[in-house]
Amino acid sequence: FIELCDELTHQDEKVFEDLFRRLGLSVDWSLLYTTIETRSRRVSQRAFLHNLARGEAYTQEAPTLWDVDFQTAVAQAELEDRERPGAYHQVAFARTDGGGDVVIDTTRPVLIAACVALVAHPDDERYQPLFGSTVRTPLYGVEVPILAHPLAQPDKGTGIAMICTFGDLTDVLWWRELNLPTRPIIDRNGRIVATPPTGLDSTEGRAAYALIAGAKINPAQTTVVESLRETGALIGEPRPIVHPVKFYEKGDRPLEIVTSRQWYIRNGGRDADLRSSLLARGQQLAWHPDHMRHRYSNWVEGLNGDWLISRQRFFGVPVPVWYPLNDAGEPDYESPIVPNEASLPIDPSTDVPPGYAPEQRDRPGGFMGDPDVMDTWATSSLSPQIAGRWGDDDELFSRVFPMDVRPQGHDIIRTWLFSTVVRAHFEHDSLPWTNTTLSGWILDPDRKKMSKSKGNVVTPMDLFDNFGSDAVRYWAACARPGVDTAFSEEQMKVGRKLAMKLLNASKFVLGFPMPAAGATATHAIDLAMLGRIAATAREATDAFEEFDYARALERTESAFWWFCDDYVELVKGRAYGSQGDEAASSALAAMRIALSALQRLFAPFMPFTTEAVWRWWNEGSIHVQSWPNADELAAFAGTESAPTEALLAVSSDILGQIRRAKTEAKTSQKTSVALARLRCDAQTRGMFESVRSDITEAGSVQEWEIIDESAGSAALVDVELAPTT
RNA sequence: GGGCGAUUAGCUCAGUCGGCUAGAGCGCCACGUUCACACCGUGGAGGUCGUGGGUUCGAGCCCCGCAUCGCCCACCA
Repeated sequence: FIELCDELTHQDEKVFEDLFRRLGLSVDWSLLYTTIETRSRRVSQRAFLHNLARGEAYTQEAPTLWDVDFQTAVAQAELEDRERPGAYHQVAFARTDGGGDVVIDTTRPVLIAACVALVAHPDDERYQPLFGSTVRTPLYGVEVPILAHPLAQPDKGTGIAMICTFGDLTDVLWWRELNLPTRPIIDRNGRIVATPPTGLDSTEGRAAYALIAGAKINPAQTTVVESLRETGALIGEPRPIVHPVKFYEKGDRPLEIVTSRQWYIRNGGRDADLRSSLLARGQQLAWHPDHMRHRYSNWVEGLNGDWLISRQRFFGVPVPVWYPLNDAGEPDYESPIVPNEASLPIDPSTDVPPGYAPEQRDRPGGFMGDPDVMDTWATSSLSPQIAGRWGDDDELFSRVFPMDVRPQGHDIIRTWLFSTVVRAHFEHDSLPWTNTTLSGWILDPDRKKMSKSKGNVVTPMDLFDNFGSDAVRYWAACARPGVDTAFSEEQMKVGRKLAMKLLNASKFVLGFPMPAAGATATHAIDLAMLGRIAATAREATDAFEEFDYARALERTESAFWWFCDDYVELVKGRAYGSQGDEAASSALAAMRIALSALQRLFAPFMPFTTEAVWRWWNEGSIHVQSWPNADELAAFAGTESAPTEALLAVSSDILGQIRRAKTEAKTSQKTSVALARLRCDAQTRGMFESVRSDITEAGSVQEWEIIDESAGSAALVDVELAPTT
């Protein structure tokens, strides 16, 4: 079975790797690790043994949430609530002093046989006189005390509840705090146990119990309700309700609570000091987006027990201990035998502990292996240690740990993120990483969470086939960190158009003759354009520093479309040589400098398109080039000043007015302008003169007439179109 | 019940330090085949920024309340 699991895992790994490669993730595949490989098992077991040696891991026999189908204990972090139909049943318990009945409300009358006490709030005057007295359970006749506990809610049901071992986590808490006996009646298969619990001794009681012994829970409940009705203990009829019930997140039936021996790692659920240390770790961590830190605090503050790491499954990293067996063949759980670290990883079901012989397995005076495996998070919580080769290459580990960033979904803050913090806190007295980024979910177009059961999932490979990897990446990159995003083919089409535009724009710019060696941008408008690209590079860099990739993309995209639609349209006549070689040279140099920066700014988002266009005119991959920055564009120092932006504004304003006139005249943009009459102030005129020849060409203006206006006046252009032929 | 987030154009979303005459893309309308690109271009219509108060010379933004939606946590009598 384990071999088949391994095989399937490798097949799945291949599928994922193909997917990630197709997506263009810049992963160093030589550093691949899997959580079930030898090295990971070694790290997992070593960390566990360290936890054990320091007292951070311990084993305990205790009531545990149990999935009767998966046949395993589950941890608090794996729970989810589901709304389920149920019914309140009012049931009478007879007072032993003959003073009448005490009526409780319960949704699970099947558990009356497991009842060990009734409980009400200490301030509840209705029940105060009864505290310390006893009642008999209906059907079974077991005498149980009436006790007081502040967690009992006077306004819930009749205000007095029955405590069963165990119906819910509150029962466990009451049982522990009130020192109550145990009367378990549900076994690990979800059936009523065959023999009645201790204390259920009367002949009538045993007869009543025999009716449900061995039955599944739901039929047993039906039987109990019938019996209650016959004996008159059921008051009125059950009142249907819908209430939340705890499920294992992968399970199909409600969780039960059974007593079993399990391994735990301390996580602050039972220790206020540890809890505040772990809360402090959450405060030290840089969260992106920041508000996600509240989910961490919320979770840590709400923990009600330590982290249950053992699972009763066949496939997983084994708990690496054995237990000595006494002469009666009983294990001593308090003195586990641990392996030498050098021998890790081990499997206690086949490996023999130091000092023992194989024949001594499961024999009195010999040993037994721990039968459990560790939960997947117990290994995944060590991913920085595994990736950093902790214990195998400590020099490497010291250089990469703590790591810079953990990216993950916000739904696994309570599992992956938190458990990783716990392990690093214990092992290294440190955070595992400096930053964490939380991505949102992809929702279907109707904003519902995608899930296999709803059948609304899409597979990435189909998207890559239909839209191209860069287009899919574009859509994904538009989703801001931590924000859920609806699946959108429209957005992928936009990404595809952008990639196409980058191909075309690159082809166009590179199709011009090479500027002469040493040529650079000299014209004011060219320098102004480069100033804007430099500003864009700075904005994108700042955004990336804050992990806001969506903003970096948005700024770059916006600058790129402006570059294509406004700047290139404005200067392309000059670039073709209409104003002489020197004027052309400035435009050609500027366009190439801008194109280089823009291609690199887009590289993280559209790795395939940018790699293609980069190699048209460069050696080597774009993905190992330096990031465009202010230093690189320092050759154009001073071009980011306000007059630069003003110049760009004036030029697009004047050209825009000419274009609008042509649009309003419902004529082609290439229609000549016989006379353009520009009214503007002196400052605007000055700027206009520096771009006049470009605007003249771009707007096909035959003649200008400049009319001076007072300072501060908006520029106005009257356009007289030449007759079309 | 506790916490967090969202609410801006028909849709999806930006809006950074309180200066906004509120933007983008898609969609829609009109025009245009222009020598990189019709997977294109030019222009246009479309918003009392969820709501009620407050602070301020000035509020989409800050403060208080409310509503709606979503998520996290608690909630099985």
